[in-house]
Amino acid sequence: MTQPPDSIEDSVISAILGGRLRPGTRLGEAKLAEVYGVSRTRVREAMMRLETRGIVHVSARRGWFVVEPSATEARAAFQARRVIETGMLRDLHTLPEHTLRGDAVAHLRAHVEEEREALHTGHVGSRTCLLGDFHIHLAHAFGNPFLTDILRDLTARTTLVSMLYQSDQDAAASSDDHAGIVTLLADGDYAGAARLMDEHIRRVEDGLDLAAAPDPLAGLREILSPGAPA
Amino acid sequence: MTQPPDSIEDSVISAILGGRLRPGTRLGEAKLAEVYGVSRTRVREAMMRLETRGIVHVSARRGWFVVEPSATEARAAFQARRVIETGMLRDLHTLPEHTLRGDAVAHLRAHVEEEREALHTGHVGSRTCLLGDFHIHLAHAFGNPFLTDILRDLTARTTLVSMLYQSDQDAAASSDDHAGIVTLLADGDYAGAARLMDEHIRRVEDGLDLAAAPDPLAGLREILSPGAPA
DNA sequence: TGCACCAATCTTGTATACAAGACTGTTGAG
DNA sequence: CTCAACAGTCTTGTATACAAGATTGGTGCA
Repeated sequence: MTQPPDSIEDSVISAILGGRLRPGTRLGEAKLAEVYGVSRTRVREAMMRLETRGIVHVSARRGWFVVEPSATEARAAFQARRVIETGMLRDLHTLPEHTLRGDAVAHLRAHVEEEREALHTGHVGSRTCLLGDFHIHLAHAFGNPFLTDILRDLTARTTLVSMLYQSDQDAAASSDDHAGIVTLLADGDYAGAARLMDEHIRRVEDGLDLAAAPDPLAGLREILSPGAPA
Repeated sequence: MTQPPDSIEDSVISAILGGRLRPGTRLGEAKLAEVYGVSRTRVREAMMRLETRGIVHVSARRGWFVVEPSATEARAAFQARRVIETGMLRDLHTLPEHTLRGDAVAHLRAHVEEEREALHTGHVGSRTCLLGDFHIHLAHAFGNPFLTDILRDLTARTTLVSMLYQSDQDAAASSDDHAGIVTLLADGDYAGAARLMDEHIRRVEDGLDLAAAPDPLAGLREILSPGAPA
C-alpha cells in the first residue's frame, strides 16, 4: 500500500492499468535499473514477482516483456473474473452481519461519478484506469484481501487484453453497468447485482474482437504512420 | 509443469501440502542452496516467487518462514475458496458446450476412490494431500488455468491453516462430501454441486478451532515430548 | 543474583563480476 | 545481387563478495 517498499512493481502495474505500457513492450533490466536508481538485482526480483502474477514474462536471454494474452488466455481471464466477481456478490447474502464494509456503497457511487467525469473530459488513459479500478474497489469493499489481490492482477490482464484486441467497448455502457450494480447493491439485491455483473463482463468480452490475431507490428505501424516525427 | 525448471518452488509446495513442512518453519537460504545444489541467488528467487504466492514470508534479515495464517487470514482464505469454487460450479450451466472437460468425472471418481484407500491405510500425510488435491483436480477439470493456479495456492494456504488450528476435521466426512459433489456433477446438477461445495468448505472451516491461538511452541513441545531421541 | 552492555557470529540485502546465449551487421563466396 | 558464415555487441543467467542488521553468548558492574 505504501509507495517506497516495492515501487517498481506498483509502478509497472499502474503504467499498465493507465495504458502507458502496452502489451509486448520490452522491459530491459539495465534500463529499469537506471530509471529506479538501483542495481539489476532488485529489478530482476521485481520482474520475477510480476511474472508469478502473470503481468510480464521472460524470454530467455532476450528480456522481459509485458504479457500479450492470446485469445484463449483472454477468454480465460474474463471467465475467471466473471466466476470470482459474481461468486463474491452472490456470497454477500450468506453473510448476515458482514455485508459490505461500512460506507462502501457511498464510495462506489463516488467512483462511478468519477468515471462519468472522465468520460466527458475524454482522457483515455485515466478512463480505462478508472473503469478497471471500479472492480478492484468493489473487491475491496467485499473485504477479502485475497480476492482483492487476485482481482487486481486479473484486471491488469484484462486491461492488456482490451489493449490488444482493440475493443470499441463503449466506455459509457460500462460505466452505466457499474452504476446499475451499485444501485442493486444499495438495495441489497445481491443476486441481481451478481446477474448484472455477469452480463457486464460478458458484454465487455464480447466487445472484443478475439478472432482478430493481434498485430505484432502495431507499434511499428503507429510510428510509421504519416505525421510521425522524423 | 516439468520437474527441473522450478523444482525449488514445487518442492516446497508439495512439502507443505504433504504436511512435511509446518507453518512457521524457517527456510534458510544457505541450507536450501546446499540442498538443491545451487547458489543463494536462485533460492532467493524461488522464495520471492513463493512470497508473492503467499506461501512464505520474509522477516528482515532473519530469514524466510512458511506462513502462519492468523485466524482472520484463515477465515479469508476459506471464504475465497468458497467464493471461487462455488462460482466455478455455478458457472458450468452457463457454458452449453464446454461443461467439464472430457473424462473429468471419471478422473474425479477415481480420485475419490484413492482418498478412500488412503483413509483405510491411515497414512496421514498422503491423506491431507489427497483431500486438498481433489479441489485442485476439480479446478483443472473446469479448464481455466488461472483459476487452477489460484486455487492451488489458496489450497496450500488452507492446508497450513488446518495444520495450525489442528482441526479434527473428519477426513472421512470430507471424502464423503467429495463423492457427493462428483455424483451431482455426473448428473449435471451443477447448482446442487455448488451448494454442496459451499456446505463442504464451511464444514471444514467450522471444524477448525480458530479461537485457539496457535501455539508458537508446538514444534518445541513435540521435540521435548517423552520418547524423543536425545 | 540480576541486568545492561558489548563482541562475535550468523543471516539476509544489495551490488558487482563474469559466463552463456541471442541478435546485428559485415564480409565474402557463388 | 543473394545468401551463408562469422565476429562483435548486447542482454540475461548465475555466482560471489561485501555491507547491514539480528541474534547469541559472555562479561562486568550494581
